[in-house]
Amino acid sequence: MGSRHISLKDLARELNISISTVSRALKDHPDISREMKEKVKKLAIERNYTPNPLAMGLLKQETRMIGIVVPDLVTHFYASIISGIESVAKENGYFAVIASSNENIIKEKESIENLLKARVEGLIVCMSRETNTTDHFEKLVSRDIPLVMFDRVCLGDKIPAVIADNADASQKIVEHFYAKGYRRIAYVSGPENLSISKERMKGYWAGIKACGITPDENLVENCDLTFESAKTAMNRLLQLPNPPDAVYGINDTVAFGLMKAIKEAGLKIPDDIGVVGFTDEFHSVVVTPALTSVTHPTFEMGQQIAQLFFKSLTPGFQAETLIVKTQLVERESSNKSQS
Amino acid sequence: MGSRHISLKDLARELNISISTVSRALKDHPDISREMKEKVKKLAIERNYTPNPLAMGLLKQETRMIGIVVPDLVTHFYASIISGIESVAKENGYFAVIASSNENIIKEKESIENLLKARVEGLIVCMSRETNTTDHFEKLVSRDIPLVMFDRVCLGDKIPAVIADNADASQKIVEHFYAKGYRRIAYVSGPENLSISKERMKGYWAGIKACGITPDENLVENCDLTFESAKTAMNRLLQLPNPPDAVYGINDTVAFGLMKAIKEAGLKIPDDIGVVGFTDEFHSVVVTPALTSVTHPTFEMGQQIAQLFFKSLTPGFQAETLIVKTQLVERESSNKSQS
DNA sequence: ATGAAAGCGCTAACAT
DNA sequence: ATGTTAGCGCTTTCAT
Repeated sequence: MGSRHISLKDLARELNISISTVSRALKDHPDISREMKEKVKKLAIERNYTPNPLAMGLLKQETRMIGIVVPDLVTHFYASIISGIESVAKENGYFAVIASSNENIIKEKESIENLLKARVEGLIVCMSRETNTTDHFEKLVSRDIPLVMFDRVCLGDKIPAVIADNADASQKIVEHFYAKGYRRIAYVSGPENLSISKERMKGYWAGIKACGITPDENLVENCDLTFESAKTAMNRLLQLPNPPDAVYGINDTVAFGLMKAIKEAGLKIPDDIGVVGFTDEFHSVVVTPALTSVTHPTFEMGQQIAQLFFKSLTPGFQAETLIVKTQLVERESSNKSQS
Repeated sequence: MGSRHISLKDLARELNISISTVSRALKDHPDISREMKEKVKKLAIERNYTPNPLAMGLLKQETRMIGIVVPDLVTHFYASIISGIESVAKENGYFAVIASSNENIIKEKESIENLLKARVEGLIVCMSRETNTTDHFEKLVSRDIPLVMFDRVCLGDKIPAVIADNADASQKIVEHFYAKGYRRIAYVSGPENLSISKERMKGYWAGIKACGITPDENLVENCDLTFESAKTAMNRLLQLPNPPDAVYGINDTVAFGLMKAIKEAGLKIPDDIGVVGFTDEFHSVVVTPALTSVTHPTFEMGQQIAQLFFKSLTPGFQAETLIVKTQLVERESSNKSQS
């Protein structure tokens, strides 16, 4: 099977010199003569020598691997953030090892354990939607394992994090609806244990207040972030004696579910009901009508996450939470014909 | 930084026994007494001992890592296949290390080199759209490095592969269009170096022939698989003196580009022009009209890819190409009102 | 300027 | 039934 890799020993034997000389020559140690260095380097290239990271890792007690745990791999949001993390990791000579929790708390814990067993040097995690306890994160902190969280976060005073300006963005959505002439603005939120749910909810109410709208608890619904549960939530809203004329979904998948339910009820978007999402998945432009949504700069967010991770490795680092600016991209789904 | 991991040495010292006794006790070696085993195991659990994979890897010359190189991470197709690969890899005690080529041949080669440097035990690769040479794959074969390719493949006689029934599916699309009453059926293909382009093209012509349609070279266009280039290709088709009344895009991203161009030209889907895609991305259902497309069982495909990989590790294995059955999912975009 | 030896954590052949 | 030793590939201290 796998071709034998060339080792320092192989090179040393071939040149009839000691292993340490080869090692030093390859890293330009001042003690080694110019000719010797050239001879060794030439052969190393010829034989396609690459240092064995396992040996180095064992010796230096480092693996140069970062473990990433995300709720899923197939959502553009996570995939793009991972790309960003990876790009910075690579620059720093690190590998990203990725595991998916499949939105499941058990698998989240397992993934973390497995990555630790594999000796990653630290973790970057976005909580699953089921995660309603934080002891497994506390344990990481107390074991001094480098950890950065993003998007769905917890324990902000102890764990460095990168999140969106959720409350702000949320408030702006309500204000956008209001400016477009919508008045009964509903919100379909996610599981209450998630920080994004709490923060976006806060922003929603702030927006309602800022617009001088009479708050109506009935206009707030919950779902478990799936397409189907969003449809169900929307159907409940449509049953209301006084149904909404606008609805904001906590993310795009949810917004698509809302749209589906609205269309199935025979209502028109944006004239009967306006819709806005959050995250700006690729399909936002492809759906009809095109979905107004909040854009995360996902790739850059990934880069910031990785940078924060490396920063957290430096001695004396204090946990901090980075807030990333988002932008509301107005499209057709919230563009009511003014009457 | 990273908390010190517990080693066999630590356990041995604490119990005042030798390292080998600890090692043997932990793996239920028959020579070790029952009491000793229990004592050791108890402490191991207490101290949260996990074997150091670097030490094992160094010793056994294995890393239990598989390197995966895909054109991108953000397309659902790849993300889902990766999930499938990962699930089987995990069952076999392997980790998947993922790298993206970003559809770039240079990065593809770099990624392969980096993964090899990291001592992955083998590779699973889907070529970038730019990849028009195969020497870097030949080199892997000649170096005896386990390699499985999928979707966009090459050197089928030497490299095991998993692909869709591209030609068949393609022919069925044409026949589906024909059955629906479309007669001038166009095809927007991808880069000619890709196996999927060649195979789907073959199926297209077979379908044209099977339907008894007079072949028209003008109805075949090329693009580089991006949304934008697909739009451009569609616009060229629309300029034709005798434009198509149906168009099949080599994948869904392309199909979305086609749809965009058609809409911008003020034409109606499916009545003026029918559209069919390939791959069945999530957004197919969310776009309007819903896109008829060919479904790959992506997760299962990933599982098969991983299984083939492990099979390829067994001595005497001969390269084989697995062909995965796909299914045409009929939606609105190709459902012409019969007149 | 170069070599020898120890040690990172582990297993297995070889003692006892 | 348990201990000792060598070695996987590498760096580094200590010789020479």
